[in-house]
This record gives sequence, structure tokens and C-alpha cells, in this order.
Amino acid sequence: MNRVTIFDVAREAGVAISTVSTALSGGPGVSDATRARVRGIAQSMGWVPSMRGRSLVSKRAWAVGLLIQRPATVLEADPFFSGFIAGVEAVLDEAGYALLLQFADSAQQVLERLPRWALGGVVDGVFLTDVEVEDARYELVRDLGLPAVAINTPVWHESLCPVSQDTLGGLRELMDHLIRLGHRRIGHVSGPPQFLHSGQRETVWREALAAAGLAEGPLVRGDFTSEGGVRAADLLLRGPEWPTAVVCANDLTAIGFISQAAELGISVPDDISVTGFDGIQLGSYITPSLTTVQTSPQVLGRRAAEVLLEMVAGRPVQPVEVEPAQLILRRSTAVPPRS
Amino acid sequence: MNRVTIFDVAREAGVAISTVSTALSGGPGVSDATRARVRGIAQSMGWVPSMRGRSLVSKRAWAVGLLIQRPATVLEADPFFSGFIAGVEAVLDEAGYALLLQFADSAQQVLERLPRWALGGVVDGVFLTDVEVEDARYELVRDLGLPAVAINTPVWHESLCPVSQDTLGGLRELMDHLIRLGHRRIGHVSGPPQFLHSGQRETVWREALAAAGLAEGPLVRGDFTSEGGVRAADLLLRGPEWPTAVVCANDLTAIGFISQAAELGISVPDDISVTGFDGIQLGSYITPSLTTVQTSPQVLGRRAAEVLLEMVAGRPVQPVEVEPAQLILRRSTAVPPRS
DNA sequence: CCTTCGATCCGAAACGTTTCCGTGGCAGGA
DNA sequence: TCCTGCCACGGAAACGTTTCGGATCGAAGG
Repeated sequence: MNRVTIFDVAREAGVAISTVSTALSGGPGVSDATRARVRGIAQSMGWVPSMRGRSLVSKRAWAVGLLIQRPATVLEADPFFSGFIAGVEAVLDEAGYALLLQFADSAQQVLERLPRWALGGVVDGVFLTDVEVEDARYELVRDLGLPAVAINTPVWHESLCPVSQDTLGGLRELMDHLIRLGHRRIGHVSGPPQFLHSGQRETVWREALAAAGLAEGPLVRGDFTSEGGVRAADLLLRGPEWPTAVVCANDLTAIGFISQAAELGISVPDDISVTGFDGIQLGSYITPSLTTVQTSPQVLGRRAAEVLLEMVAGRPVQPVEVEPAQLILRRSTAVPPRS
Repeated sequence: MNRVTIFDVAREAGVAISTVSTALSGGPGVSDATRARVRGIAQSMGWVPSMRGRSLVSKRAWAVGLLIQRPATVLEADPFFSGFIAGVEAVLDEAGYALLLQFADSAQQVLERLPRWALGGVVDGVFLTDVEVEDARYELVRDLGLPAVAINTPVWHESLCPVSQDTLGGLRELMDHLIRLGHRRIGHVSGPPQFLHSGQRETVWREALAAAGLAEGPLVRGDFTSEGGVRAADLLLRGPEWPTAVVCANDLTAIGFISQAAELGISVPDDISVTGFDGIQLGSYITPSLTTVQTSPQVLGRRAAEVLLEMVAGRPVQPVEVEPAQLILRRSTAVPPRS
């Protein structure tokens, strides 16, 4: 594959390969004249370092991995990953690092692939997303000595550093807002139960109701998709007693919910208020525009990549907390109907 | 990094490293008894092959690259890439290949990085998306001998194979549909001019108008974003003579257009029909649901990955044509207003 | 003039794997 | 009994780079 090697450059320049290596890598021990000459020859010969040879001896892969424990279609469905990857890439590119992307069908598959990545020297570090309630990956990366950055997790050890954003504060504000508007029956469409943040959001909803002395509204289990929002609307709005407001676990669910409400002849926000979570772009372009909590996946990606590169370089790191997610009030929420 | 090497396994098993290698790789020349014993020992010692050593000698990186010539935020904005990557990953995973993802700010940067990937042995092949009018990448991959799969391009040579989907047929049907509904002034919000498909879509619009004997409607240059759709609506709907239908270059633009139309008190589809292009999920959940042409980025990804792996393996390949994009009629189109 | 030292460069080992070729043993045939 | 041939395995080179210790040479200091 590789036409011109460091050996060819050395022969052409009449020096030893060690001299070429030193000259090109910028290390000391070679005269400026030689360095310039070698540089010129390497350039003119079109020499490109073989990452294969280089990483074999330098023990660095010059790549980090993102192993997503979901079906690959999540990229389309969940807007978090697109933004996160965008943020990650912005940092990696500058550092000359590449991002290795892979999807896993099951937790089992993740636990099989991480050692292959780590021990096989494929990547120098990994990002861990979608923290689960009982997450075996944390122990694994410690055992492997694999630098890892985890998103929104309280756990922290020598080879794992969290990068987090407080998203629940915004959700509490959202609940307060609904309650202040006068809503008394506030339902919830949750996310998949295996994810930590699904449970957290549900808890915030529950606690806010309790704190306001309100009875617990109806709860429907969703799956973070628009489809799930449609199904939830069918379940909640077919009966006699609707909630006057529904807090959805993410924007896609909320958009599906609003769509199906319209289908059933129920107006948002006149008949029912609906809120989302994530703050995707399209939320401001649908009708009615979506009240939501805006998270910052791109910022999380940037900071996560910065921290991971520090860890790979062997420098000490501290957990990072980015700006809290913000409540965005739009038109999908209003005072409850008179009736 | 790698604790236990093939050497350790050989010592433990009392055989030569070549025997271990042969036994584990499944090649002939090793007795079944020895093979089983070596396998067992390697397993129990937790041996994982070093991709560094392996790829150095086998001259394969076990990874392919996707070098996207756009800012990283495109992942959020353009739904094509999410679906495409999902499709690619589904195939790569089965083959044990990984996907290397990188974004480039400029065409220049792409032309610098491709040789580093190819000659550096970082990847075994690449996907080329966002075909441009004059695309220097085609010549480059040929010179590098780098297997490449390009999406929706007519070009084809020994190390470049196209995987395509006819999307323009659906767009022609869409134009016919609008004209049959009775529309006579049909505008267009285009995409960025540097992309080949932007121009192609514009041409289809223009030719359909001409074929129907209609005057060319107003044209606004968009940028594939919702923001662009908002701006286009401002431009087209502020004047005295609206078009009765507007064909947008993609769904996001259409959604932005519809949103801003509503803002201006103009109803879709009663006052004006609006169409999109791409067929994103959310198109069926907004109000009114979006008439669009549904493309298949995920299928393209699957087929592209299959073809690329064939090329990497050195087998001959043929250009692939997937099912044409389909016109999806929803509620954002209707007969033009009486006036 | 001899010693010492720093600067510069060379040679060789090492990284972990695959692959080619050689060697030994054993069985079968003459 | 000896030769032939095959099968199983061992030895060693090769991949392309980095790194480390040593060699050479000129200059500076005594």
C-alpha cells in the first residue's frame, strides 16, 4: 500500500532512518540544515507516515471510539448523538485524532467489543453514553485501563471521568411553570426504563407534583420516538378525563403527541399543553412551536473530547459540568381550558 | 497496552508463535488437537490480537472512512447522513469493520487527508458523498489506488464505484402532481449551488414548468436549513403575487417555509402548497403533514458498504442502483386558491 | 598537546503479528 | 530395509516506525 517509506527517504537523503525520524518528528539531536534537507526530500518524495508502523511502536492509535449501545437507526431518531458527534469531531480534528464509530445491539456486545478495542490497540479512549442503571462498562474500562469519558454519570474513577449537564433543573422549572399556569392534572410520557435519565425525568415530574400537593397524573411509557408520542396520545386522549398538560420525555415524543392530538380534533395548547425535552431545531418550526428544555449535546461533545484527549495524554483531569439546560417557553403551553 | 501477546500464548502452549497464529486464524497446517489446545489456552489467557501488529503485516486496516466535506453540524441539520451512517454501520458491524468518521472544513482539507488515510494505512476504503460539480476526489482516489464508493455520481473507474438512487423521477412526479392540481405559478427554494443534486433538482423544476408551458416561477436560493426556508418564505410571501405552490429542495427548508407562512397568516395548503424532499420521519408529524419525495439514505448506506467491502476484498463490482425515491402525497399540497 | 564535552548522526533493537520455507517424523510402497 | 512423500510444526524474516545507546568529530579548556 505504502509506496515510499522512511527507508526510501533515508537512502535518498544519505542519512540513517533514525535521523529521518528525528528530523521529521521535530525532536532534538539533528542539525537545522539536515532537518531542512530531510524535510524537503520527504516532502518532494511524497512521504506519508504509516500509521500502522507508527502506532505499533508508539502504542497510540490516534483514534478514539464511540460505541453506541443502541441500534444504528438511533442516529436518525435521537438528536442527541448528531450534536454530540459534531462537538466531538470539532475537537478531535484539531488534535489530528479520528473518531471510530460503532453500534452495538446489546450490552453484551459492548462488553465484548470494548476489550477488543482496548487490548487490540484500536483506540486510545472511548466515550460512554446512555448510562444505564447498573452499568458494567465502568468496571470494564477500569480493568482495561482504558481512558473513558462518560456523559451525565455520577461515577468517577482513575480511568473514567464524567462530563455532565444539569438537565433536571430545567425540567423542574418547566413543571413549576405548568403548575403556575394553573394545571392540576399533569401527565407524563416517559422514556425507555433502562436508561438512567428516563427514570430521573420521571422522578422530577413525580416530585414536582407531590411538592405542589397535586395528585399524580397519568403516566404512559414511551420510547423516545414520535411513534411513541402518537400511541401515548391515543391512550391519554381517548378516555373521558384528559390531563390538561402532558410532559413528554423528549421532543420527538412531544411532536408525535401533538400530531395525534390534532388528528383527534384536540387543540394544543387550547385544550391541552404539551412539552418536550432536548430542544431540537425543528421544535421552533412546528405549529404550535414547542415548549421544551434545551440541552447542549454539541457542547457536551466538545468538552468530552477535550477531557478524553487530556486523559489519553496522561494528564490529570477533573469532572466537567457544562452550562445547565435551559427552559424554553414557546406556544405549546398555555393556561388550562376553563371546563 | 497489550498484556498478553501471541508470544505468551506460544510459550504457555509449548509451541511456536507461527503455530499459534495458524491455529487461531483457522488456516491449514495444524492438527485438530493442537488447534483446540491452543484455542483453549489463548481463550483462558484472555488473548486479544493486536490490530497494530496485525494490520502492519496484513496490510489491512479493518476500517473504512467517511470523510464528510461539510462542517460537523451537518449531522444535525441534514438527515441524509444519519440514515446513511446507520445503513453503513449495519453492514460493517457484521464484517467486523469499523467506521472512521471525519469532517472537513474545505475541499482542500479533504484532498490533504485522503492521502494520509490511504498511504498511512488508516483505512482500507472510503465513502464519497456530496458529489460536487467538479470533483477532484475522483482522480485522487484513483491515483492513490484507494477503493471508494461514491453516492449518486455518474463517474466510474477502477477504484471508484457508484451507488445511486434515482430521486429526480419522484421529483418529476411531484411537479406533475402540482400541475395537475391546477397550479400555474410554482416557485422553488433551491439548495447550495456547489452540490450537484441542488442543480439537478432545480433543473427538474425548470424543465417541468417548461414542458407544461408555464412561466418560470420565482426562485430563491436556500441552504438546506429550516432557517433558509424561513427566509425564503419572507422573500416570496411579502410581495403582492405569491406563487400558489413552492417546491423546496429539502424537508427542513419546507418545514421552515410552512412555519414562517403560518407566522405571516398564510395557510398551507389552503393559500399555498408547499413540498419537501428527503422524506424525514417528522414530515408526517407536523401540521400540515408534508408532501415530499422519500429517499432511502439507509438503503444507500447498506449497499454502499456492501460494495466497498467487496472492493476492499479485491473482488470485481458493478455500479448499484437502489429503488427509486417515491413521491409521498400528504396534506401540505392541495388545489390552488380560487382568487 | 591531551583531555573532555557537546553536538550530530548511525546502528540496532523493539513493537506483535503473518507468512514463507525448512525440518523432522511417520506411514506407505517398492 | 530404504526411499518417497505428506503432515505437523519450528524458525526466521518481514511489515514501518520510534527510541536508545553508542560512535565520530570538532571545539574548548587545561
